[in-house]
Amino acid sequence: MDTPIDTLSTSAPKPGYDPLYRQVKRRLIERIAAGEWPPGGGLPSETHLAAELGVSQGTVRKALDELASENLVVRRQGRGTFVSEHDQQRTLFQFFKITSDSGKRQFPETTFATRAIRKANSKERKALSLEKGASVWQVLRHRSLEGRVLVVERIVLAAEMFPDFDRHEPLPNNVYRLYERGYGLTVTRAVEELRAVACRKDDAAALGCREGDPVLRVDRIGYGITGKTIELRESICLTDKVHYLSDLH
Amino acid sequence: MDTPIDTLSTSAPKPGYDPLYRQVKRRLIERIAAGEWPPGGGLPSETHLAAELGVSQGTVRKALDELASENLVVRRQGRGTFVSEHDQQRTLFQFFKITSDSGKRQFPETTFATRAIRKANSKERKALSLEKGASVWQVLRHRSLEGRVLVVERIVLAAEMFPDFDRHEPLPNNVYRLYERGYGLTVTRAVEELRAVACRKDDAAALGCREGDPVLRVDRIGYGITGKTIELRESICLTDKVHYLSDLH
DNA sequence: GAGTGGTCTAGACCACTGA
DNA sequence: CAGTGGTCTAGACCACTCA
Repeated sequence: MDTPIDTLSTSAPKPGYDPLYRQVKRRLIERIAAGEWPPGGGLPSETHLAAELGVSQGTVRKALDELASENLVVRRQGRGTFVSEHDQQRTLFQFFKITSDSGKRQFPETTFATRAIRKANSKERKALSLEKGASVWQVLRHRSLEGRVLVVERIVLAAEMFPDFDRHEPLPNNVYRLYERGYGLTVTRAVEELRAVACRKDDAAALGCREGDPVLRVDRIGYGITGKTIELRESICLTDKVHYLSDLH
Repeated sequence: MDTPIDTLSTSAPKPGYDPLYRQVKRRLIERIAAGEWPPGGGLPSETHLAAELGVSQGTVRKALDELASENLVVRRQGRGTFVSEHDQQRTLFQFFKITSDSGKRQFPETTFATRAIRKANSKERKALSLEKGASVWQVLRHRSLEGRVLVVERIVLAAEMFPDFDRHEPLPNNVYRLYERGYGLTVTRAVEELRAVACRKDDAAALGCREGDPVLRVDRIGYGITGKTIELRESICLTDKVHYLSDLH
């Protein structure tokens, strides 16, 4: 024991066969992804879905419970079941891990933003499944709290998925809501890689620190409901007054 | 909309009253915490628990399902329900977020370790709920992969919770299993704060880098099943070949 | 008060494990 | 084969929301 081993990730949905409630769940995901019920919109009640799909209410319930546990829907007693949307709460708690050292959690404001279109490099093409020669939008943002630039953020989006992306002016603070409302694309899951790196000269100017100072670099890949990659994001963050909060449970 | 707001954490177990299955769940947690079923040990079957507690099997099931979703128990079809233990899998995937840039996930080996007892400082006393003058164990470890020191780790434990902690020699690689087997203390949840900082001189020597180089500092607080703080841990990690992986879902 | 999700129950059957 | 958890059903009642 205690000998190092390599192991592969284990988050398998388990069974070798296919229970009814999972089929129901998949069909519901398809219909949500197809836009049958838009973000924030209400699904039919458990009773109605059960009748429509020809299964018992308990089976629909189990499917909906799983969707709720994956944050794809929100259930509200007495009101109904709704497709999750990127409101402030969700964006702040699910997708923004930077926290003030005092423990206060705030949504930063955008104090600078530019957008440009350019050819994707090979790394981006691979991550976004793009053909050679495809274009991407590149967004550069400064996000600030209490008048101080906290994060320099570079976002990369496939141009073909986001036509006329520069039409939206100004860029809203909550871009995930823009993806959702403007393009029907919901980021439901993200994976982040964190590294401590030396600050680059241009970022240092933005952050008000010196070149070479240690900064936290966060590389995020955002995935949609179908598992498709929607967004690449690199955040450079000065962690002298804030930190990245990670809950292991 | 889109105006910054402060908000407090929202992970409340919800209802204003107290459903039966939550009472069952709490009683089961108490019994697990009391050691009635040791880590790795099997709980009675759903049927038996239902009879013993005077509730239906479905209610016991719901309680056990919640415990399983919180990783307090593991359910195995055809075998039974077991109290979670810190086997390699769990320690690696739930509590070790450092990943090789190639994506491979390995358990590092301990290449250096010291233990000492000393007075707790005020910060430690506060975090561990200790009286003035209380003692703590301080563990210093180097953890390596492929012959290279990856992490310098400083662990702080309340001496009163870990009597004769220096008795265990050598210090096992998986210390959470030691807490569990030797002291009946299971770390079930941890919260980590991440910052990019300049490497200190002594850590630089251990990591084979230069003083001032950017390193990732991870401050962890480990909690037991009852919510009590068990461990404080500071990890200093050079992230040129590895990164910290965070899954947002 | 009608409609929603949340709880609790009871029972049947299925899939998996290990002796 | 007996015993375990996993699925599926049906029905009763509770708590909550909103018109």
